[in-house]
Amino acid sequence: MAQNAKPKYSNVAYVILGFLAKSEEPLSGYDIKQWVDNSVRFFFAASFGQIYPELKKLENAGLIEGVANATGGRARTEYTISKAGHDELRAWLMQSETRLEMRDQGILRVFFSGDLGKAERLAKLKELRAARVESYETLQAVHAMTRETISQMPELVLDYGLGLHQYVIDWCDRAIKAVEDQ
Amino acid sequence: MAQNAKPKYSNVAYVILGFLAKSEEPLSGYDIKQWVDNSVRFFFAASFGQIYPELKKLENAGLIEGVANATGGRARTEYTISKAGHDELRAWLMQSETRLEMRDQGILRVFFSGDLGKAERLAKLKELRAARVESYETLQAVHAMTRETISQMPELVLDYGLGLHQYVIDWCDRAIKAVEDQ
DNA sequence: TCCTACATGTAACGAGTTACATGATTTC
DNA sequence: GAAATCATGTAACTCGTTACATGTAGGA
Repeated sequence: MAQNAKPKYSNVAYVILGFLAKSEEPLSGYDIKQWVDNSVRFFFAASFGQIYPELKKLENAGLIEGVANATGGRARTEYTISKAGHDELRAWLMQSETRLEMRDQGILRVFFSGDLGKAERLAKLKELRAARVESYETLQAVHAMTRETISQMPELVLDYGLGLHQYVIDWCDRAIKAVEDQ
Repeated sequence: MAQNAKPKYSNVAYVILGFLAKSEEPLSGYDIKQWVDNSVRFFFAASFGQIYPELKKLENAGLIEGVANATGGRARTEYTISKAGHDELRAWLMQSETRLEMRDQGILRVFFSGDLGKAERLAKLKELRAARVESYETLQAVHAMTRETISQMPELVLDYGLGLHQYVIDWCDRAIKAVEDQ
């Protein structure tokens, strides 16, 4: 369906454009970081070290517009997406790239845990499970908090994250059982 | 349970040590790359550009030992893990770090697809589903191929990958339905 | 003869994290 | 008065991919 000309901007740029397009009010870099942490973080994180330089770049390119809006002595620049920004976002959305990259240290350790004894292997699995339960609960809290403020697609995607974690937790339980019954 | 002194080597180093520990025969860099691509790739990829330099580093540190074993004029260096290597692997295995990083461009596009029309949104979801089905089938083929040669833990972990992809595919189906019924 | 697999490596680049630096405002 | 949160930014560093370079061996 879509073309795949290589994109001119980093993925973080499109995350920024995406949130600015979704938001009714203009957002600061700090706001965008909050949104990232409260929604896409589990499948696409972004740090301040990426966001702030990217905002400058997007502004220079005319895809977003920043307006200084300090509160007293506290600096704040609020950004709005431009027509050109919407076009660029749309072009990116239409691309067919669906690459999924994972770097999962927990499961990697489990994979190589043959070198450990049964007890240690079990402990590893329980550790992994606990970590994923923690993520699950964080996600769930965010989900509950933002349920009313977001529209259908993000809602579906948050469910995706929740379900994914639920699957991992269930797998841990099965693996623990399998090792125990060994 | 475990300590968390920061590890001296990159994750790729431990992947190398892990495969050398698991393997009965010595392995070349090329062999290790094959193993990575056929098992851990979906939750921990590694490229030649990482593997070869890391092999040198591990050899200099005495964690592995390389023996030249050319076939005619074709170069080949085969590596074996040393006692020190086993110890280092074990220390890494005992660490509690379970960090999971994902960068999922497909779901990111779906998340921001509110800017698109219903038809385009549906097409995006179907595209994502197709990509994940492809991964699933690759994994399944590998799984079938290696089922006999690997031991319990890797077997369980391959099931993990398969089930994870199955979950994602099922989610795509539900999301497609939700958008269609809208 | 040509293609695929075997085999090893380096260099350039891009992506991303972390630590650091600085300071204001609000809440307890 | 202290701590948390708001707010912006840079620099150093690590990590990882991709492209390039080079060549052999074996099978169609």
